[in-house]
Amino acid sequence: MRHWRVAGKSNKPISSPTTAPKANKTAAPARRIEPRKVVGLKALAAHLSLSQTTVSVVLNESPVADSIPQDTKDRIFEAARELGYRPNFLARSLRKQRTFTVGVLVNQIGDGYPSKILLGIEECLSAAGYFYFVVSHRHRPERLIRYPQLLMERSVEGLIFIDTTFNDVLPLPSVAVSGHQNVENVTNVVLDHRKAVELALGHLKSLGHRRIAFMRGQPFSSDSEERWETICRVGAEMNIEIHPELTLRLEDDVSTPAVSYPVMQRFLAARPCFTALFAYNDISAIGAIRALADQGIRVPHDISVVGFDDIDAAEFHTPSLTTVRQPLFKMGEIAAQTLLERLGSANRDYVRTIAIEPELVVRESTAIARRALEKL
Amino acid sequence: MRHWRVAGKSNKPISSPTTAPKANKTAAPARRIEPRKVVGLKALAAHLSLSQTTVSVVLNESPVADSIPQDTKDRIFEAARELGYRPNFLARSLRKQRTFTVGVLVNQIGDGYPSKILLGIEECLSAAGYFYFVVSHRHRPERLIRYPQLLMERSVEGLIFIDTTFNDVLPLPSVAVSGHQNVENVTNVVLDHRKAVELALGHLKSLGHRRIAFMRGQPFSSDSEERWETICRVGAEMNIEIHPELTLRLEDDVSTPAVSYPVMQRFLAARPCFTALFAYNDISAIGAIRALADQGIRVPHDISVVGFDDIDAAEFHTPSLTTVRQPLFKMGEIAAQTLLERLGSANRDYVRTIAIEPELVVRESTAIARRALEKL
DNA sequence: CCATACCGCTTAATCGATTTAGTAGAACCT
DNA sequence: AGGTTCTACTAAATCGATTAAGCGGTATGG
Repeated sequence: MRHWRVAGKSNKPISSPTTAPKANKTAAPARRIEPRKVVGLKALAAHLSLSQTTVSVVLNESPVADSIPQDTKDRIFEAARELGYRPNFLARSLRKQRTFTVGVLVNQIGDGYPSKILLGIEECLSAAGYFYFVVSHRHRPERLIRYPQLLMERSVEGLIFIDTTFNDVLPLPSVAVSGHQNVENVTNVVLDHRKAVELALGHLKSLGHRRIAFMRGQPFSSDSEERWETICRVGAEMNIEIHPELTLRLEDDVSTPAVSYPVMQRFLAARPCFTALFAYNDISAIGAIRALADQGIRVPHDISVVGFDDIDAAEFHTPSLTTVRQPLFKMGEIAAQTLLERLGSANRDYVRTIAIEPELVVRESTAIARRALEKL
Repeated sequence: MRHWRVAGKSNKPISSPTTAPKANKTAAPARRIEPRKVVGLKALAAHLSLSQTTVSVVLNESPVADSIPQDTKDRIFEAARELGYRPNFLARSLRKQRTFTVGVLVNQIGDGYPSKILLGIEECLSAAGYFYFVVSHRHRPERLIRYPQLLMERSVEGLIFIDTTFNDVLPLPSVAVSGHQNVENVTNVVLDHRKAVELALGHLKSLGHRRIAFMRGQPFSSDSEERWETICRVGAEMNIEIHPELTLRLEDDVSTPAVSYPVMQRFLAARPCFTALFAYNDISAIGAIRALADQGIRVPHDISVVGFDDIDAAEFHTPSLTTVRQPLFKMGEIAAQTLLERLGSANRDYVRTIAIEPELVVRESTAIARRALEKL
């Protein structure tokens, strides 16, 4: 399955011609690797015949350095640049008790939803000079209690939870995206579920759909319960009946469309009578559409499907997905931004909840209701 | 569902009676948040009336602790557990010059390809107790030189580059996934491009396709050039002509199907004569299929499309994608594994190249060639 | 009987920075 | 002249761990 093309053992350049020089000639010439010994504050100070203190305060532009004449400062900056001085972040963090690092807990990187949020987080944090650790618990309980500990051992300054329910009180400022957790010290960035459901159901209703199938999320998915409750409530208000036999339920911890495909297959096997499906998210909508297609049922001709999230793929899927958009990127940004603000201020107050407005994006996967499928 | 353990709003505790004691009685007694002061080695040692050294060596099970009697050890472990001692990772790292952290450079998290690789990396690293920083340069040159520096300042022990070309020699063990870089100190995990192209072209040829359109990757994508060269070479060998007017070229730095949609639209506007398309990757295949569909051209009925990568979405797209699979997860694992091995050994040798075997996955998007489209 | 080894620890140096406190000398003020 | 302030720095403590070296006392070996 794999070959080891070259045993490029560095100490014995087997064949002379294939070695570095060629690359070197084209690129910058003097980039050596071996002798690049790291110079620390001590070495720098010694080089300048100054104390570490002086060098440190000057380089940090501390107010203490006000009394130091400009030419000394210049000398210091000059020498620092010349010797390539890079302060050791560990040492600095240890002393200052600031790491400029946050921890991000996510179920799993990779399936549109979390990665889009991560993108927003990344954008915001990196602009602020923060780095972050990502860890994927996969809803394994032992990881869920272990990872926050590990992150705290690593001295992260705060935590961001993505689609992750967590019940212990943490001594660190935290922000949770999705899945409202009513826990001390955490700010929740949550979608306005009511609005979201109203948009979806309103859309379907206006197209004449009455027999609508609903897909519930996995029990561990932090939005599942609230979404479902809201569907029941709003459904009642809008006079849309929620039939138990038209309810699907995701179970597997899978982040591809395979999550819904078998569920939909089983569902269809019972020959249900419905004209539309409100999927749990876009991924599961895609899986469901695939299952429908494999039974010869066309979307939206026979069945309309509404997704949720508006991941990148939604727009380009065939049929493109009508979906309730969550501004995922922005949610990530807001989460990170909020956390940074909390970190910045000594103040222990914090906002408990930040509500995000969803938006309906109408595309191809929904159409006017025809006759409900009864017998396939 | 929730208690306000402590009126965290520090300035105005609204109601006095709802404070800690109540919660304390029900739950584990010591789960307080405010006074949970971190106990360090010093405090622990003081508590035990022992020196920090003793405590440290015992807790680390250092051989030096051999001479310490078991009951002292027990006392120490017991006290450590009881006081919730957590060693400070910064201090330890500073002293031991080991951070158990690596840096991952990626163009952008989120579009199937990198996130699948990240998944493999994550799996391997977390099993080994390593954490990682992810940074997205978006092919912005200033970030490309700045981020490795920043990561090194943060004392990462090694670097992993994903789809990122980098030409400077780094003083750190590095692994590059995709995009062979002939640079000192980096191990390259690369697909066997020749095999990949043979698979794709062989498949198309066997279906009777002769006029095949090719899509080239963006100039900054590290596989672009090698893939293209290989296509030209293998095409010649297999007697498949590569027509300049049947060549598309991605340009934008976009990680959604929007990357190829407009390109395909423009391409079609010229009414080219072809029966198949070999896309640069699955994402761009999806965008292209969408563009075709919007012109009323059906895949695979009118045109066959071969993707590349086999991202999760490929299997569930309509039509599902015939594609050249890269074992992305495994590539991530291999990259991380290789890096860890290099970190573990004092040895400065390293493998220069690890080749990965692609695989052809035949699905719905390819079919026997019909007549070439000439006029739409 | 002296040398060595082990036992069960402790002292102090170290990692590489930041930061508090201080100091010698010059300048300024009254 | 004496006191204060300013200038241009430095010494040493500190962050929280690891680790080399050492130490008094008993046991063992030659």
